[in-house]
Amino acid sequence: MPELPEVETVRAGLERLLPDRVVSGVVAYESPKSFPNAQSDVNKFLIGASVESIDRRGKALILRLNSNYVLFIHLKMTGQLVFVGSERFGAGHPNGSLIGKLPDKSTRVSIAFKDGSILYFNDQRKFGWMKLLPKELLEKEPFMRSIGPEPLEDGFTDKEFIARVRKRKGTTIKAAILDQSVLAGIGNIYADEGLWGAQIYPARRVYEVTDQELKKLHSELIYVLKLSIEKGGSTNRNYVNAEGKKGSYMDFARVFRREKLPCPRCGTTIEKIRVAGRGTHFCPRCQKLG
DNA sequence: CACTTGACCTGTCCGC
DNA sequence: TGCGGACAGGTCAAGT
Repeated sequence: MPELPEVETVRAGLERLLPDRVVSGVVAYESPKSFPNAQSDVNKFLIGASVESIDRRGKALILRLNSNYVLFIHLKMTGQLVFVGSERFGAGHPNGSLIGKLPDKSTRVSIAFKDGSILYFNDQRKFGWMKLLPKELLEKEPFMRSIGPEPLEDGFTDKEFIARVRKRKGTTIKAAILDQSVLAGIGNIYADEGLWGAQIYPARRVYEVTDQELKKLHSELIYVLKLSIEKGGSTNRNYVNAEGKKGSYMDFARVFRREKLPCPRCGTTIEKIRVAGRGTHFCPRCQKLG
């Protein structure tokens, strides 16, 4: 589900909610798939610990604990991290209305805190995972070794964007920007939205796209990522943030899931095709082949 | 090597 | 209403 803006929204929510709460118990309903650690490590390094800070890298989250361990989390397609405040604070507490509704059949892990609040890791499709790692091993994780630069970081220039995309010269422009080693955090929604903004047909080969077009694509991607963070991300199906709330970017989407509707730029009917193995939305008039 | 496809899962939607 | 098939925000491994 979540791409960079959704994961960033979850990160910001957890950063408000988690610090200073001490873990009192952990239940893994789907181990080892969703949470591979042995119970003995959970007891030693997670129970009794608290979260000091939360970072995001691409679509992954890093919860830094005061035990020299980190909780490394990838939500993949349908993962959610939902915080539910303690019932002793009543329904006014964050997600108080969910008390009694979780865990449910999609709950893979629940992490309880001493104050009675609980963080649920729900994941319908079980592709996502969380794992406890000693902090010095984090950078050795295959995901961390291969992930490209953060598109919203200040030093990431047009020049670097173009150079990195051009390394994938034989593939389609959509496949290139979906490649997490080219840049971090773009997924199917923002790939389609950015390509519409830059007026590039998604199935064009990278070698057919000009530097001028790539420069435009870079700025359009930054625009949609920032806009979406402002809107709390996209809820296409089941994404919710740490407070259980949906994002509203889909109300602003120009092509994604808008097949058969008019292009907001030229009025032509938006089409849906398959590119890079993914459903791909585009305007056949303003996203030209070259 | 570069690139594409299938697998991992559950749930929903669409056509018959 | 039931059933089969395609598809869904991502990433790997295996295939060409």
